[in-house]
Amino acid sequence: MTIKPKSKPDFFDKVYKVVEKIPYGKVTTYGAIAEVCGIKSAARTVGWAINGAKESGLPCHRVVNRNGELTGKLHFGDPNLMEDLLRSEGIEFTDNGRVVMEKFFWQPEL
DNA sequence: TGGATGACCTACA
DNA sequence: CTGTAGGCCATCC
Repeated sequence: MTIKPKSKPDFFDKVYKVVEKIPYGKVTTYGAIAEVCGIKSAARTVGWAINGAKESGLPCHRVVNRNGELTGKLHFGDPNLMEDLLRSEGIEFTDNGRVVMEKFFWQPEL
């Protein structure tokens, strides 16, 4: 554990809540989460927060980057897990290996 | 207080 | 498409 979000889960708390609200078969982006949290430019910090969220049992596999790419797939332990989970939820991928944001993008809200 | 890290974003060549 | 560069923010030491 290189992180201990136990002292001030200030920012984390919001991220956890948003990620937890992601509906089945939908995906959101780091920037969108950061934006809802009130800090649109803290997309990086969101990813960092989710880094700890993955061990919290959150559907972090529904979080992708602005391009719809599964940037954090490598952090799931298995690179195929993330894509597999999304496909299992009915999410489609393009030839570029990206999620079809146009249809599966979900706008997070508190 | 400041440097280092991080699953990002945007812009440009 | 790839690489480089800057920025933006939270947390840790």
